[in-house]
Amino acid sequence: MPNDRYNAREAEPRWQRIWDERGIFATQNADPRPKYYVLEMFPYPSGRIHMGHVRNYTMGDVVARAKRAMGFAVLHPMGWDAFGMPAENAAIERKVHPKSWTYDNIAAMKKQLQSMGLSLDWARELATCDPAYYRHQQKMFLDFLQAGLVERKQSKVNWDPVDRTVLANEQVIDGRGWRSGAVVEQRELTQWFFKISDYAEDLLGALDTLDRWPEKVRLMQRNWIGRSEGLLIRFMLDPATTPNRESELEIFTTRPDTLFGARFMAISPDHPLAQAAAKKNPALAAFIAEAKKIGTAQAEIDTAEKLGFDTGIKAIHPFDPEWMLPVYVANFILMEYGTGAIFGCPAHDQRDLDFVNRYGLGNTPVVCPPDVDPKNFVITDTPYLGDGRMINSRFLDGMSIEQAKEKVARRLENQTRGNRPLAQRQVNYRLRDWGISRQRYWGCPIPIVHCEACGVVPVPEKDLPVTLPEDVTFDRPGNPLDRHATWKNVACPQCGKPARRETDTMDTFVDSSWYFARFTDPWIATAPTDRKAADHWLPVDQYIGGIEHAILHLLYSRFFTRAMKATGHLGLDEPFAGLFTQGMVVHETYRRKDGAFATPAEVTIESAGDERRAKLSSTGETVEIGAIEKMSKSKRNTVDPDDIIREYGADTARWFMLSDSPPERDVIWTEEGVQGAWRFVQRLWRLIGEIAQIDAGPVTRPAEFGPAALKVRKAAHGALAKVSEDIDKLRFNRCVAHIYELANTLGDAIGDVTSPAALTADFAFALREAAGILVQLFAPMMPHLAEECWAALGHKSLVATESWPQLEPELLVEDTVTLPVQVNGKKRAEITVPRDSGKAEIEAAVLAHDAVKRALEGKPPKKVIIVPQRIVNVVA
RNA sequence: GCCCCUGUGGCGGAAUUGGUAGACGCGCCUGACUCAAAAUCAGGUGAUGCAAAUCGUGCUGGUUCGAGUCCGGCCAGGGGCACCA
Repeated sequence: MPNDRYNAREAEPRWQRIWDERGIFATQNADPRPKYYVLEMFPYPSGRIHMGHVRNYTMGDVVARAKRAMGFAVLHPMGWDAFGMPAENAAIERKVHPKSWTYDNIAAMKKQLQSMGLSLDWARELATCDPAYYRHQQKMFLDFLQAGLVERKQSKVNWDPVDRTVLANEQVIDGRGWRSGAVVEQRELTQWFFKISDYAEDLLGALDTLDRWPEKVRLMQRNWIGRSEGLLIRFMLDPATTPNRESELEIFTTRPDTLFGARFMAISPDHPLAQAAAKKNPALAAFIAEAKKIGTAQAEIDTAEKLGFDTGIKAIHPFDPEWMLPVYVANFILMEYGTGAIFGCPAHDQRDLDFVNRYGLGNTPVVCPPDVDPKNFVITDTPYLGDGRMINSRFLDGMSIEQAKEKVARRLENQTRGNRPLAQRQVNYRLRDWGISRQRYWGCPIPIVHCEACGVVPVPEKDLPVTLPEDVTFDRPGNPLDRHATWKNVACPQCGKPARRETDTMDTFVDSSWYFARFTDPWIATAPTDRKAADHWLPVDQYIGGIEHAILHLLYSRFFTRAMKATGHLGLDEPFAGLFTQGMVVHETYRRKDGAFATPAEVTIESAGDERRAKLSSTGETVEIGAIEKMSKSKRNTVDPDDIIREYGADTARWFMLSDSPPERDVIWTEEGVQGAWRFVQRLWRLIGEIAQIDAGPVTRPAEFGPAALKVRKAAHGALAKVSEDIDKLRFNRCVAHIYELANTLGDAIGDVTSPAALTADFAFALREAAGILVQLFAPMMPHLAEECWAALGHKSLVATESWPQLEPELLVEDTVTLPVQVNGKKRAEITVPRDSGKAEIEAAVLAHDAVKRALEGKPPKKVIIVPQRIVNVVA
């Protein structure tokens, strides 16, 4: 062999060029084969890819390449989630235009992705900041508006004071903006909302159908939607105590069974009744003002005490006209949930208990735990939340909680006041509508004009897209669109009088809520989707991305797909049939004596025995090996994919990403691991080279295979069966292990060939066949090396376009089986018997075995359990 | 606080889903090749023990002929939600 080292740096670009020239990864919409749509979450063009991208896109590429070989028409596209704040921040800091910054980054990252050898159909590439993309988004906004799925309303919103924009609830994490980290404030603003809550029930229910989603993600969405069943109850008010003769107060409860444990009513500071009462009570007004100050930042909420203010208003218990309950304004009642009012049952709710203990209102337990004497049952600091029997509850006494709930509901439903029942059943959701207005420049303009005379006017379809003006400046804080006179001031599309454009842009999560649909036909200019193409390709068969999108992106996309269906742009509800959430790439951290972090590239690792030590390569200074953490700039524990690809090649990086750790778990990036992967690349190259050199005359399939040949063939087909299954289930770490095993077996087999005489024709055939299978098995993971090996084996075709090897299942069946033999559950021996031996034969063989006899000490066995082809257990 | 997940060698992890615990890789040890190192090749590597053997999947009870796997109770780590009535 001319060169005994595989030169990835030379080979990888060469094969990438060949794939590209032959256009083998371009997908035709008219392809008659069964379709398979594999998609990885598209990246934000930050400028450089990171190891997380490498892992994500490698997994997707393995699936794409394997499915292609298995006979599917595979759609595997890539695009750019290109709107967003970093572009504006760059504009402010570096005086570059967001557009040129974004497109420069796209060019750089595209080059990096291409160096990974991904089998992508680049002809379908799209960027969400392209008017050719977002014009359709504007069209859908107008369609949704018409369909009643968009609403403009004044609302309390999360305001990020650093990014100077509104954030959705989903984007507020621990009271801070998900990007800026700034403590979020509450403001009242008029905003555009997508009515995702209209679909709450459907989004929740359909989770049960997503059987190829991780249970964890489904659970997180379930919790996020937060369904609770309860009762809306109208409490009559004592008119003498109310400010404006209000007659009733409606509350929502999930525990109507505890109605006889009620001690107080509480309403939100924003509740109309509180507002009305405050007008006549300055002390109450002051309390409300104070309460509104708190209750925005999470940290404050956690520490804020449960405060209330007695309004003096009295509510009448629905089952007892003599029973008066004081109505408090309380700082922990949210106007946004339920009716903004509750009744407090302190014995069975922690918050209510804290409240009564503070104000001395006492409590009455109404649910008694089993095995507790109701006479001795008292509540002090801890409420009782468990199951039990009703007590102190008049006609409910003795019932279970469920019976009591039903009884209360029935009774109140059948009582009316003013022609309306006193109660009705209601389901409430935690899920709020999706506020999409952002006071930023670099986003999709909302196609609306505000006119003094006509009000809110949609931009006519013929005037779409509303494009972003490019002549903007970022020298002042705030939204440049807001001060762009020629863009902002337009004639009203309806009356022609001077009007102004909506200057808010859409949340970038809107952009990513339908890109998967656009990929099915990114060329159509007249509509967001070509229904034929979309109906053909969707749903995405396998979607792969990070768990951090478990709620945000995945819930929005599920909503958007339904909204697109309602407006005729799609024909299905669920966009992603299969979802896989991959783990993070993590790395050790290195801390210098002065406390500063050192990067992995600056550090040399030395190991002596079990000890590992790190020092700076430059000065030899010892650095402390710290915790293994997610790769991040602040911890400086990042490894640049470019460096790895330059030094070892893309295949090595890809192989390492798939090895060892299960794909859903975090993978620890180590230098040793990468070198191990690199050594395996070289080993495969040598192994295939050696087999390629074997010259045993014309390669024809022999009629019979000898034992040596059979062993090789069994190993190859065994690996084929296992790898096929594990790719299907995305268990790439197991694929890697099976490929190692096959390579080990082939290496041993070649080692056995000590003389030309040992190289029989059947063995040579088997070796070549196995080598071909081996190459095809690792081709999805290390595609460049595979092409090089495939060519070395004498093939003229590309392995990337080859069909998956045909499995010969009869090779997986062994003639004999080795059964472990246990005596009383402890392994004592092994016996090898013909595969189809009867139980009697096996029992006889087992009892004749010396080790078994010894263990039985001459006594007859009580019982012999034989599990065919598994195990034998002798019970003494 | 509520909900969920995970605990297996020095390390990452396998284990046909109740049937030989530790596949495969990393690391380490021994040897060959080499003046030497790297690479490569051969062998070893859960613990204790010279050995036979015994113990061993966070701890602890249980079910079972048989438990890493199932059930109960603890402990530890991680994640999600969090004034949601």
